[in-house]
Amino acid sequence: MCGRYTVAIQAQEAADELRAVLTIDAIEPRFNLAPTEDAPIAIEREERRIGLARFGLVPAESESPKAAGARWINLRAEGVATQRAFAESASRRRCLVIADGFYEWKREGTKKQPYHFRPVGGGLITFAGIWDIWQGGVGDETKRIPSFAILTTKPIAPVADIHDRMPMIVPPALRDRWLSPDEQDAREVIRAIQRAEPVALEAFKVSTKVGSVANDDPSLIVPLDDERLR
DNA sequence: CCAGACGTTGTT
DNA sequence: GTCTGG
DNA sequence: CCAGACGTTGTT
DNA sequence: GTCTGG
Repeated sequence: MCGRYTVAIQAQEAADELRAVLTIDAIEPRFNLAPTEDAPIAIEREERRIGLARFGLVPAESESPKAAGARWINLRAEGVATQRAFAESASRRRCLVIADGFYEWKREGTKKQPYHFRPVGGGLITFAGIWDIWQGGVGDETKRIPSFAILTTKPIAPVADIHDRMPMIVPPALRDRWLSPDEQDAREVIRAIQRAEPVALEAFKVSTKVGSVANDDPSLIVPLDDERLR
């Protein structure tokens, strides 16, 4: 599963790599991005844009963002396209979640050991996501809250040693297809991603400080030892 | 996702 | 033990 | 026809 | 938004 991740890349770098237009000035470097916080995503409408949305899907028909809470931070890629509450988003509102790594916790008895995963060689990775806009309030109090969920899938090495789910990573070659509004059958693209050569990852054991969302600095991704999972 | 807060009753 | 907040 | 439910994840 | 129940 994926409830915490990192994104510390230049906005312009992301825009160039994704061939997207920026609607934000910068991407704030984050080393412990958590549910309910705003995060950069790329979507495609008339043009491809990078903007901010809340991590944790708030379906449009939700009573409130508070009611949705952090319930839908992740959705199983296997079923999302056919579940009635999410099918519409999966078909027409897919997004790329911009990141450079993610955390998973390994349960060792009563202890929980966090690991940081990142692409070998570093750089940008994109998670498959779906998004929606929740609107509420009346008159001048009206609010418009974009939000997203990260799709999850069965883990590949080295995640499989640590946890039994992982975020679905869209390889660079399939990003266009994932975002394309013309591709309305989400199942097809998901299958294509799962057939594709996976993005190679490496991982290191990191400090349990990452557990607390109050901590958010580069020390969180510093390896605790030399052991490098691949 | 994890961490941390929450938690009663009656009475004045 | 469960809910809430980030 | 309308109203109301639906929908996650993980873990044991 | 879509499906199900009545």
